[in-house]
Amino acid sequence: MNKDVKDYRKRADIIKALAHPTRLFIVDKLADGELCVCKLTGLIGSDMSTVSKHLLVLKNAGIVEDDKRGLQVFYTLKCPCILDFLECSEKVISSKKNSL
Amino acid sequence: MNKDVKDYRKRADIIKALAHPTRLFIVDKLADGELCVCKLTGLIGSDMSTVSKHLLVLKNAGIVEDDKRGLQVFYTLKCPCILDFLECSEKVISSKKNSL
DNA sequence: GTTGTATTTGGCAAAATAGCCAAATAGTCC
DNA sequence: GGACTATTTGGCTATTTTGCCAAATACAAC
Repeated sequence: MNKDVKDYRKRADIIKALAHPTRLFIVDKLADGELCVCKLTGLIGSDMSTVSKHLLVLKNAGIVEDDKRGLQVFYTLKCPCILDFLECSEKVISSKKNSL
Repeated sequence: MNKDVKDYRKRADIIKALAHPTRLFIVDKLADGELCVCKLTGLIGSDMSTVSKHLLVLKNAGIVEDDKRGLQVFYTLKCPCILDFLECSEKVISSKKNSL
């Protein structure tokens, strides 16, 4: 575990960025195309500052990109392969149900 | 965000279980086949109690299964699709490098 | 039964995360 | 310039997570 601890840490940082219900929701919504912060805030229902911080986490992880146009900031998904994460987590959930 | 908040929470729980360098390392090692706790502890280099707790997190998430044989407990990967997570995170990392 | 090995559990202190509010920033319009 | 809107940042507290140690458990061998 010594040679590439850094690699595991980098990967963990990305996965950590996804490890939150609100951020998964954001990724899900962005799958259909870009959205501005105010639109996402409306969908999520918590404080805009909270949403903005979640978006920053995703941006720092390299998962989303931002594009300021006028007063609004639009966010887009940078790596669509992220969506496979959700697909796999569904499999884990259903295999869990079956083993009960 | 109201109808299926629970779904997002469930998914987040699974992803959260993966969001740690040590646990990613464990998953990576288990990809080649089952391993006992003592073997993993040797590879990781931290306290066995710590490794055991990491394994519990993965088990509760439905990602690994345990099988006690004699004194040892062997852990196996339950959903190999988990490995795609790592592949995708590599893509995010490299796309991040390119955008700097 | 006792001894020894593999693993889990409990407890605790340190560190990281989350979410709210208020204040700051950036851009538009008049 | 001032007023207004969209977003970010700072700060604070509450909650969660981590990792170590010591103690408990489970099983094997004698």
